[in-house]
Amino acid sequence: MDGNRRVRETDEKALDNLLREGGLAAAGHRHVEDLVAVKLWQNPCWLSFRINFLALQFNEPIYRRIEKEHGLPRPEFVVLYSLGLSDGLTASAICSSSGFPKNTISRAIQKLIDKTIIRREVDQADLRSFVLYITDEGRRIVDQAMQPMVEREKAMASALTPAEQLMLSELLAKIVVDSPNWPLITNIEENEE
Amino acid sequence: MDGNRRVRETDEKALDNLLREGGLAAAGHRHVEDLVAVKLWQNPCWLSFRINFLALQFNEPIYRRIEKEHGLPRPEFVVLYSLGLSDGLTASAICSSSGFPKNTISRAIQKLIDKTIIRREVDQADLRSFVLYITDEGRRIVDQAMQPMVEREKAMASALTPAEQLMLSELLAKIVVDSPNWPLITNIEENEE
DNA sequence: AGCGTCAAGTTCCATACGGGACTAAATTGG
DNA sequence: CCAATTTAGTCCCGTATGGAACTTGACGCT
Repeated sequence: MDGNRRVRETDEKALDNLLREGGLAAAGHRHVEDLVAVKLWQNPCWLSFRINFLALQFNEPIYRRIEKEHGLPRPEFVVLYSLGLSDGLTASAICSSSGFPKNTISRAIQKLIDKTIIRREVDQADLRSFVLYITDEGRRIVDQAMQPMVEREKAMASALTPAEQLMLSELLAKIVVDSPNWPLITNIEENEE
Repeated sequence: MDGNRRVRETDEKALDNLLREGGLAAAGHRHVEDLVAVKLWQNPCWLSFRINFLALQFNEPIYRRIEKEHGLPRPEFVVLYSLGLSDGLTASAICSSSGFPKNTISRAIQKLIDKTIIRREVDQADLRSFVLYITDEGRRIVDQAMQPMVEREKAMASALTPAEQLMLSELLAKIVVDSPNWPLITNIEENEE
């Protein structure tokens, strides 16, 4: 639009603008809600907004449905989902890969055991911890609950060509893999004492 | 690893595998937690996992910090952030762009008004709704609270080259723009009555 | 104009959530 | 080999959250 305004700016600023306006040219003519448009194209936090927005749009209806259909609230489903991918996990593994606090996961596990969707054995190697296994019942449920998720994924990805999807997959994976290196957030204004 | 297994599979399956393993070759040698690795590379929902994971990793520490430093819990900050980007919004606009339910946003608005961080006027065009404005105080706060967010964004993006960042920005934007077209989630197993 | 429907916000309320203290087992190390 | 520290998981409890019902104003229709 007003490319001139940018000429004098530093390279860094120019890059920032490029980034935040990424996709504007390609997608700008299609209609999005006003505020969404602002948050997309005039937002210093282009990346986190896009990611958060997509996470939200994706999750909300899916978890609502899983809750309705299978009576599993999100934390419980997260546990089941994790075990579905890799049976024989421990609670803390699920915590750290899912980001839920351990008491929430603990509760979810209890509920799932009550419903005989998962099963638990003390880890003989470490008597503090339990190893969790999915039951047949549980397997049936994940497999079924997974379908709409996969479909929704496909729908979400369908805005892109297969080549673009592959690109996206790689870019996101790179960031995920790098995430342990992100600087810790220091609570600066911590008034000590 | 075992590329042979894939030869007989349908094209679609092959694509799925490519997608979910996107970035494995490039990033696979670096260390990630076991379960994260599984969720990355052996997950039918590669896209939603990656997005959710990143959203979580990004948000949790940032919102914790903003809460600590400025006493603003997430919904309040979301309101402020929205007004910071585009002053003179209405509550419902904030709802739909942020995904928070309207009562949560309503509460947040009240709190912010009490703290004189924002200000509210009845919309003369529609007496049901209010137009919200950020105060000078509020402006100061967003500007300050924004900094760590932007930094964290940069940290998150720094796993990619500028060219890759631009690519990512465009790809995500495309998906966001397309999101209104995603199929509605129908609660199939709704036992009527 | 008058009635039914719809949309913006607010209020009520049950509850899911997460911080923090706690128990018990493992690990470290002097 | 016995403290001291760390780690797995649970429990307690105050609070934020979000569904649902409600209020009030706008809008459509005959």
